Amino acid sequence: MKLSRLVGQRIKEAPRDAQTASHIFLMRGGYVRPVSTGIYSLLPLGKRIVTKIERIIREEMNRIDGQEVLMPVVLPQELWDESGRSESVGPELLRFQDRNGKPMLLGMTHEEAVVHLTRTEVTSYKQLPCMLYQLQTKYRDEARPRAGLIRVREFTMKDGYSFHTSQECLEQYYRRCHEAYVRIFERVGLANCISIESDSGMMGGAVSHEFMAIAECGEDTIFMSPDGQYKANRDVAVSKPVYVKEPPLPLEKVHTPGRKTIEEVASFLGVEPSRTGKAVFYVDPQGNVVFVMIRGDIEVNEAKLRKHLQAPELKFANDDQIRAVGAEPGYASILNVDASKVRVVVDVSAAESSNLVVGANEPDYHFKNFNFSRDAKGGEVTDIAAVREGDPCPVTGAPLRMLRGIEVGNIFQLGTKYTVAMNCNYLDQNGKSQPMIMGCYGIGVGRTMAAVVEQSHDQYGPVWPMSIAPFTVHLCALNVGDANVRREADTLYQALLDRGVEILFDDRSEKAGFMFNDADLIGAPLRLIVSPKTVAAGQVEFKTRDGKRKEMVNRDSVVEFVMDLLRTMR
RNA sequence: CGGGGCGUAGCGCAGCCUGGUCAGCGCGACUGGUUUGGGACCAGUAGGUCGCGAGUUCAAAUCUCGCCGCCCCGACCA
Repeated sequence: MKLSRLVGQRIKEAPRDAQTASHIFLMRGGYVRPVSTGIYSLLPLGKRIVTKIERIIREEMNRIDGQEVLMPVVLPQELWDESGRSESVGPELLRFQDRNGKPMLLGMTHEEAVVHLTRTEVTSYKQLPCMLYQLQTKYRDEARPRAGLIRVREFTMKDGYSFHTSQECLEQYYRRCHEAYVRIFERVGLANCISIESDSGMMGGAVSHEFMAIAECGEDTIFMSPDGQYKANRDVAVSKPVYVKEPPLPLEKVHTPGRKTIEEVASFLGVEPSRTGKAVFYVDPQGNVVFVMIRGDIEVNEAKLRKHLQAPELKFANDDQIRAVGAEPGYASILNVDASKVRVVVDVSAAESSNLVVGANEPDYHFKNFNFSRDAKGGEVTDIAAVREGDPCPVTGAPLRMLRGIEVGNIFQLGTKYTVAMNCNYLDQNGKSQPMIMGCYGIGVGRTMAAVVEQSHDQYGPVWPMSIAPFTVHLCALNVGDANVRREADTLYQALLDRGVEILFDDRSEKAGFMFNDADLIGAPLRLIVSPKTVAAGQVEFKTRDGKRKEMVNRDSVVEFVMDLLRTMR
């Protein structure tokens, strides 16, 4: 490919709305262009990268017996009525009608479609297990697309679905798929990608993992012990805090005029916030108030609370709703609150700590020496604490580190949620009909490309790994007006093309600096430079994009030199 | 959906407060010439319903109202 022919302008200045490295460089390098919020076109450079990522994914999926299929983007809503998801999924599902008024939707994931396929094609235990996957466009009407390709509305996803006759078989396959994912992310060059356990429990003991590319701009927060033994998404992370345990002292009412916040009360009484208990009030979608108590210095993790309550959405209660359950805003506690009248959820931190300062449920008064087991009238004790950086790891006790990550893939043991709802059954050895047991496995392709840039770039542009680079060799001809340079560069270009090398030849009559900057934005791992100086010396200059190597190579051996490198740098 | 910011040439911006030589600058593109090792120089050219719509006014990019789009933070996210 000659750079003079390549469609996709490199631009000198970053678009104003691009903030993250991947967004800036994918725009500046001419890899992608926005069409609408969260909707992008891929230019030739971007498409080449995506194609390479997809090839790696295909190889690894095929290696674990996956079979590639292609299901429609446009699906009839009736299929989603069967699974119940047209009810349960909100506005992120884009719905519309066809010309006959038939309700249709754009697939955001393809469980229904794959079950539709499998329930007729696969009917016997002899055909199981099997795994189908596709690389297909997904559409999600995201509330807030952001950071270029990190969070978009339309995107290509590899989604795979496995079907099994037993939980054991699913788990075994799940482990194989996990290994395949590790290989995929290694091969695409994500140096720092970890799998973390996510959300187990809500869906009846279902297990799932998220693959997180560590990056500052990531949307997910991960807690990890220094040795990596423990790692978890913030939504499910737990820590092992130390609770102050001492003999219970008698309750003592104290005057705390105008002191409403934990900071005010703690400093007024001269105690640490960790020796207080605070009350937080939520309202569930049915309008029920939930009375939450947690140690004063710890925040409530709303995701954990929602899961515990099985409530899809929670809002903070207002003062009237708080008073209605017998508490006084600013001075609230579960002391004297009847847990049979209002739902009381107590975090372990508050239940296990001794002699806490808590509200008196009347203005301007608190109590000292609250002890849950002695003073509370019931309440569900569970872990709803938000983990903080530095909290002790639940496994090792070492201070937890907080990291940000981009979720590039996830795998999930779905079970029979869809197969039961949609009658996806097989006949077992006894001729009995059984629902298939299902797993699903996703990878965001464009997001993976963006994550690689986040992890592999310098101030000038992306440093693509050999495995997914749009071109492996970038040839610059400095001063192509010079007939010798022109001839030598043309010859070298043709020789490498003939060897099947993916080479980009900058044949433009530009200044050196201009060409080098474009080359940096394109990020090919290997660079060759032909100039009047190198021609005179009978050599070609060689550099790697990562700056680790730079040397002069004899003109006659440069083709073999490059071929050797391409073989070893795979 | 809540909070904040922004819409002027392909990109980055100035002009708006104080209405009137106000359709401008830099980059990019095109033509010609000089250049050629880290985003060169000279001369010239093309490119804009100043986001859209109402209103105020002799006069609106500029003031008022409404709408739309985009970005950031939060909420939400199979």
